[in-house]
Amino acid sequence: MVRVRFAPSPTGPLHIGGVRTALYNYLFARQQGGKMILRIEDTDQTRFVPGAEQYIIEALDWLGIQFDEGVHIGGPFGPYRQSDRKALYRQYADQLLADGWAYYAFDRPEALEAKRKEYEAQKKTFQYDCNTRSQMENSLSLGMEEAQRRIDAGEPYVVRFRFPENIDITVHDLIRGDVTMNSRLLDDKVLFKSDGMPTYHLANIVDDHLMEITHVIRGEEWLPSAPLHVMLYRAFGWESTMPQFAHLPLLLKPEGNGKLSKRDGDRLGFPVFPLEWHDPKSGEVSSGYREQGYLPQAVVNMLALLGWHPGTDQELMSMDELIRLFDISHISKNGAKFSLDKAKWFQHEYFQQLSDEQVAALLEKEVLERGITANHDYLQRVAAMMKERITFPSELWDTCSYFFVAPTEYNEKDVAKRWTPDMHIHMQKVIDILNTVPFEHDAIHHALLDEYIAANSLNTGKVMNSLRIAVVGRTVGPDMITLILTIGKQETIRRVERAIEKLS
RNA sequence: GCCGCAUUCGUCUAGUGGUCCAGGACAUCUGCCUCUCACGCAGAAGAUCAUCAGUUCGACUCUGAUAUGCGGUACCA
Repeated sequence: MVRVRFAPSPTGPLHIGGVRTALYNYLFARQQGGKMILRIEDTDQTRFVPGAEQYIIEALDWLGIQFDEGVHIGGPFGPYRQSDRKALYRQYADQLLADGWAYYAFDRPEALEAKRKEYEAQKKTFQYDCNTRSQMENSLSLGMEEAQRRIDAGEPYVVRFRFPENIDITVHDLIRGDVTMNSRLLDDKVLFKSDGMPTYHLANIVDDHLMEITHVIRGEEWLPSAPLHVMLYRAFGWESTMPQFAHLPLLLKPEGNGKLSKRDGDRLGFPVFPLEWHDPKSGEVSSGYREQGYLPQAVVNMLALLGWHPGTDQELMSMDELIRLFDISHISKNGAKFSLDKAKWFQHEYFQQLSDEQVAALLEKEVLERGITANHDYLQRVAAMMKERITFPSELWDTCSYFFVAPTEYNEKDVAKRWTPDMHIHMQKVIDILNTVPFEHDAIHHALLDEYIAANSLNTGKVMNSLRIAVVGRTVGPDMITLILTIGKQETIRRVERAIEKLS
């Protein structure tokens, strides 16, 4: 039985790269008929941000990434929040201590900092490892007796992993193959902090084991510490049930190089967070995909394809299709640059899949916000006609406003180009035609285009666009006759009269 | 600095030794449609497969160096 987890730490809003990690875990779990677990890794109380956990849950829910077990829904392997599991980790640290896989260290943070400075001055980097631990204050250099004495005296300490001296550790990665590192170059990571909390490394391995996780799908930033994790499974004697690893490539910023950051989003005009986020400390607001009007299906589809492909030319895929087609071996190895253009294309595609009723409902919201009422049939007619030229709900009012309010001003450039001095004569003729011929497409078209414009050798573009300026305010929009038919005879005449008055 | 990962059109990518003088998508450009703007449709342009060396009858595909980018190097995750 496949069991995967998404294990964010609640230090702020979930980054779009984190969302992709969650998505890949979800797709894999669903496809394999396995379970998807949400575990909150809040072992660092200093970085805890109120509201972040709720944000993560809400964001993934909005995108349709569902969990089978987790901090918000419970499950047989709970609790799912590491701070609620605090009491559990100590015994595992003790086991490692007892088996000689770990040791106590008493070095104060200031002392370590000083040591790092000292090395830095010599252009070297200090590493707490097999070469330096004998010079530090720990139970290996001091002896167990002295260490115990200090502990009994209440001196703060941490527990560090004791890396063996010169062994090659190979991590098998589902995406990259075998990655080998030598233990001599790895440092003795802190497993248990002086505040009584485990670090990520310990808590992660213990929880993944206890929760019977079979596959760890996480960001590439974890690859360097994967050998430590493999060693921990070995030290605990859990190697036979160790999960398989897949380290995902990073999401990069659209221009230049480097990891996608919040700053890039603000600068280039796209969100890096799924939902809008209000920072509780600074009060700063960061935009979200949802608030900008992106459809969750579009975000999911776009994210899925950023670093993965189905092996065919198909690009538009629903969540169900993604689940069916997902394959870890088709995840690419290199980082992917986020593209706003591609995101917009997906959004446009999914917006077109919305029904006329759905678009009408969105349009009604915009209309009501401006204190205008419109009946449902009319809204739906406009929605059906205008949908194809819209990508975001926020464009709705801008592109459809003239269906609800007469233009208050006329685009200067368009007027200069189309509204010739004699135009009031032709516009008056339009009014006459509307007043005399049946109010239907073919009749108006025939009377205006054939019997008047063509018969009098008038410039079709000038007359029709002037009419458009009168009705819309500028030379954009759908078929002119259809537009008149939609807006209505009286309203059209009123607008043309006003334009004659104002422009002639 | 050290360790690790990566490197195919502007971007996302296909490609698992001959079928590739490299395919698709987005973006760009052109044409069609047309009263306009979009949409749509059709087409074009765009990659010495980072560089160098090797293995091989043959390399984008395998190996090694170099370069570049990224990640890690915390009592953060």
